[in-house]
Amino acid sequence: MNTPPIQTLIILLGPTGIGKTALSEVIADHFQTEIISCDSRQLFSEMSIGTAVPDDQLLKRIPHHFIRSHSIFDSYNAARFETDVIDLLQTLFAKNPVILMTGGSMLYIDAVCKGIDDLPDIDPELRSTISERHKNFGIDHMRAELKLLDPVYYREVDLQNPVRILHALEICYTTGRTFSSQRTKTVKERNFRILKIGLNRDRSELYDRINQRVDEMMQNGLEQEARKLYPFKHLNTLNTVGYRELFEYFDGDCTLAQAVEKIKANTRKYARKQLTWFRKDTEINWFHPDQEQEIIQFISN
RNA sequence: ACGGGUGUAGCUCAGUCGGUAGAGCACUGGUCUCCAAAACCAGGUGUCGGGCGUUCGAGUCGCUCCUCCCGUG
Repeated sequence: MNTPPIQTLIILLGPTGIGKTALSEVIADHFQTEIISCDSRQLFSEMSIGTAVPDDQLLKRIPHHFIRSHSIFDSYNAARFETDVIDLLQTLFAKNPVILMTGGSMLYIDAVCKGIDDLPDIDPELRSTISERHKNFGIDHMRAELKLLDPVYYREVDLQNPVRILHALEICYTTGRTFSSQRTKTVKERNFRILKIGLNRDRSELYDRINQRVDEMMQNGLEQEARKLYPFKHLNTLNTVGYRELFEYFDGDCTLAQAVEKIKANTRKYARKQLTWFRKDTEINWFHPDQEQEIIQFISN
């Protein structure tokens, strides 16, 4: 068996529902390695059905990392993921020169590959204070505040997008410095090789798989899982496809059937968004999920 | 069979006095260095059921055929 010359992180990526999990099992078996999940929602132990976590048999047979490892009451973000994965990789590479990371969280993948600027976590109290101000005084007020505190970023940012404006303000208030001065966008050098494998297939086929998987999630008890989380629906982590639509149903804003249709539509939309992001990444080597042998051969060369 | 209604974008529907059709969702594309399965931006994709007629001009008016629905038989 050929193995790549140096320590290699294989990244298996693609839109939701494309077939990453099945292929990750094949690749992990072939290289006798472990799997790092790169999924910003499979992290949370309370959200298993709606995030299509691999089944227990697979999780038992092949060690997986960052699956059900955190609670929805913990705060987590891409920067933490970068730190955690880079730390873990040092341990894993000591045992095996090839490690597989699989998932579709675009920002998290980039954080691992290129690094992310070192910015502080935001204190929840400050976050809610700023969010309240936005609610009470409106977006124009927040824009004016940003223009005053960080005129450079004010000129760059999408002024239509409250989330961007509010986050910049959070950083300004937390650090006492402008957000723009801390946004260096420096690409970090990694001491291992990165091999990106992208999966894609016909759009209609992908949509069929997505629709079918949502039906399966419902059969597997997604409604009950969401019902348990309903009391915490205000948490940002639960502003997630598959859960927020069911919360609308619990609120009486739509029927169950309508909620399921919305989950399907929003999942398709998410898949498109992922493809838009991945499309511009020239490092990705694209394959059809059925090309198992070709992919393994490609990795081995 | 007769009477009434209906037919416009993939779906649900709007369309004034006759002036070559528009909204939501779907769909498609894009932005994005940290709450990212989030947030934001852009794009109308059409044999107006078919045909004939009136008119300078018909989604709109008339006739006719067809579809589906309701009622009566």
